[in-house]
Amino acid sequence: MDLVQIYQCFCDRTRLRILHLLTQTPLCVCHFQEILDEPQVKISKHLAYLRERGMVVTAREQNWVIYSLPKKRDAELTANLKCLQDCAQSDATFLTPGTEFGQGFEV
Amino acid sequence: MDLVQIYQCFCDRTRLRILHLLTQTPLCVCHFQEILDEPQVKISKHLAYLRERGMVVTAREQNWVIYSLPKKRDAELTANLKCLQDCAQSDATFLTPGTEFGQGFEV
DNA sequence: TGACTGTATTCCTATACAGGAATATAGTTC
DNA sequence: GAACTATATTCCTGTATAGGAATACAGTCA
Repeated sequence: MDLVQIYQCFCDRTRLRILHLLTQTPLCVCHFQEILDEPQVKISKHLAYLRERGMVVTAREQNWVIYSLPKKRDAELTANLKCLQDCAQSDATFLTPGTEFGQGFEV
Repeated sequence: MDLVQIYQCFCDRTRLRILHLLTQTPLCVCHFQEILDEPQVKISKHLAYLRERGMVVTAREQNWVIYSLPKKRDAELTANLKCLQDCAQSDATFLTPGTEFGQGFEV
């Protein structure tokens, strides 16, 4: 994965919010829908975008598909996810009012 | 400047190379052309893109227009430029063969 | 097997760029 | 002010992708 591709994944608000959530816990599609308050298509398509580029991995768990960050990440992705977390403190993008998101999945 | 916009500026290879150079020294358009070996239009348009978004500032110096990073940067931009610099060590995007870029401008 | 839940995909439209060719503009020098 | 250098802009075309509506697909459970 090269740097430009990382930034291409980061450059959409919905994807950025998805990735930020994933730095905290794995989640299934319906949880993203609830937390981000966005329609299913939108979430699913952005997840597909990220999956195709190796930014997230999936695991089927009964009816649900659990998305998580890959366990093995190269240095560049690690560094940028860290930077994203630092920035997320202060950026309005990551305000998800009324949700202190529930329990995540253990994967 | 919000985070998404920073990543939008970062998500093109040419812009990323431009920004990386600027973390080292201010430069005029013709120097970008030489170092990056790209046509004038291309450089000029990406610089305009960055300028419109406040990622770079300009100063006229005789015939030349000198581009540099803004002196005052908010925390998010600072963090991401730092991360970019760290990553640049290992990413092929930043190999500029045959150029150990010459003297920069003092601004 | 049929109904149901959760997720993915297809089809469509609109928009944002990327990049090149040609041209315009600004400052300098003679 | 005419030629020159450095840079910006306009016009064009092609491509990527965002987002929604509708539909398809996969797994579960009665």
